[in-house]
Amino acid sequence: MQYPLKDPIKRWSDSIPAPCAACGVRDSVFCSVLSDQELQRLSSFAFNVSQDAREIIFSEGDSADHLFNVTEGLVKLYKLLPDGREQITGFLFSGDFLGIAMNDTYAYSAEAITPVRLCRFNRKDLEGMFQQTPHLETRMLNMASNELAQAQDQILLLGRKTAKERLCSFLLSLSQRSERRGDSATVIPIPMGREAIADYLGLTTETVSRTFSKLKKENSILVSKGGIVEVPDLELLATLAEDSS
Amino acid sequence: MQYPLKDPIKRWSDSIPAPCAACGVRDSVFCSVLSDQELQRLSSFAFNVSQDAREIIFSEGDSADHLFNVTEGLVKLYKLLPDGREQITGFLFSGDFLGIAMNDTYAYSAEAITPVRLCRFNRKDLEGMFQQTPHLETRMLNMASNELAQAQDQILLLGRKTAKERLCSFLLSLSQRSERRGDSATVIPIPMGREAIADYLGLTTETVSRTFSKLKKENSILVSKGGIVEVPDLELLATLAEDSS
DNA sequence: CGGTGCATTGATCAGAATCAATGATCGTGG
DNA sequence: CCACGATCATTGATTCTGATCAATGCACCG
Repeated sequence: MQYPLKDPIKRWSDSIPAPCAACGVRDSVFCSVLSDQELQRLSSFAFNVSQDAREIIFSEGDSADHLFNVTEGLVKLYKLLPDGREQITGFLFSGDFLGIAMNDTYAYSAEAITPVRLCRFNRKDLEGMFQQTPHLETRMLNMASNELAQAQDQILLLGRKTAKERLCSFLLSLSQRSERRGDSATVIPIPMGREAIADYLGLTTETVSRTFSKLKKENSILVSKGGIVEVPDLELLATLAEDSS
Repeated sequence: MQYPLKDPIKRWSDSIPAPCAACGVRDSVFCSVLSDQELQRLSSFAFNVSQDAREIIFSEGDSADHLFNVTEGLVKLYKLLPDGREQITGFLFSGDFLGIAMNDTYAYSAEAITPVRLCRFNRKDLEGMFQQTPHLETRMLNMASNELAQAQDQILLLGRKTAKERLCSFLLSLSQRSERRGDSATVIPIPMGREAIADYLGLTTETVSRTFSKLKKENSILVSKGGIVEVPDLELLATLAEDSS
């Protein structure tokens, strides 16, 4: 569950101008469509900020003034009910964009699970850039489409899947993300704790833990130190994710 | 549960050119941003189609060649698991737009619950129109944002709410929709059956029915002939939707 | 008038939640 | 470097909500 920043000593103070050209995630889905010149314009209103684990980035209902790109660390997006029940609607890893689904106010809260670094954009500035850079808006629409498709998968999961199917679906999606980033599809680090997984899958920590144990016992997964899961048979996992017979 | 087309005799054959100017839903969220001239261009590749109840409009995985505007009737969007479990991800009423969340293929299936009329657009044509009409793309992004926020509400509902809270949330959203359309917020027609409600709320028909009965017994709602629900106290309903003590 | 499809209600079951205790891991400070 | 405390994960016992199985009721339609 350790996930220190690569440079843990020099904690960036708030709001340092962001040198897009030197950014580690400049090839992220969001920035990759921009030319060098456009990237330069972007950096004129982009600022790096960093936050410690458990710090809140923004809360549901706040005026939606900023959009972000996660450059390092892990973020959870979540909604709360009055009595404290929590539902995590998504996890953001480095390279992920934060701020698609919002109108005047944020529709959900965002909190750093690990220490994070963010590239923060002023919303008005970014929207202003759409005028000269319509393909940026096209990209945003594209991203929104993908988010929506993902949200619908999650709706299916929460509405109709069993605990086992949910956990397998979750592991599968982590595996696919890992693969997309060029890492192993079968050796998957799990950077969030059991409670976060439970709040994401609509379960309790106990059920998540028990389900992990079941999967271990039947050799569908192997769990090694540091919360790293190994999946010997991805096909099997995919089956279990839809049909946990 | 009756919901006949206003003109049930003359069933439109497939693909009749759509006269946008005379369209009953030209003020829908989708078309309302267009000038008369732009609307005319839109009609050049818009076709009216109609479908009977239970007819499938498209299936998950189909090549996403068309987008639609629902001009009359009720549509369900849903996803299936291999063993037949169904999760409805949304209902579309007349004026609603169909086709936001898609890439190359549809991410979900769409089926007519009642007889429907649709205005069908070729996707390539519509995307082509974005070039000359960037504010149409802005509108699409806006709609996608709203859809995403709605999807997240549904994720909270499915992940963390009780049966009673789910049903109250559902009635509340129907009430708000009714109000937005200029109809009564307290007298709500329920155009879909118990099974569809169950598949939308991640429950079974029996649980939906029982929960309706409970709400009736405690006088939170009144149900009259034709499946019309009356809500004497919207505030109370809103409370029950988040905190079914 | 009878049949078909949908809604309601009842009895029982099962999966996950809750309550409770123990165990493992990590960071801290002596 | 080890011991302690804190946090997090695991496991067990029991409860409870909603699912399942089953029967009856109701409304609309031919």
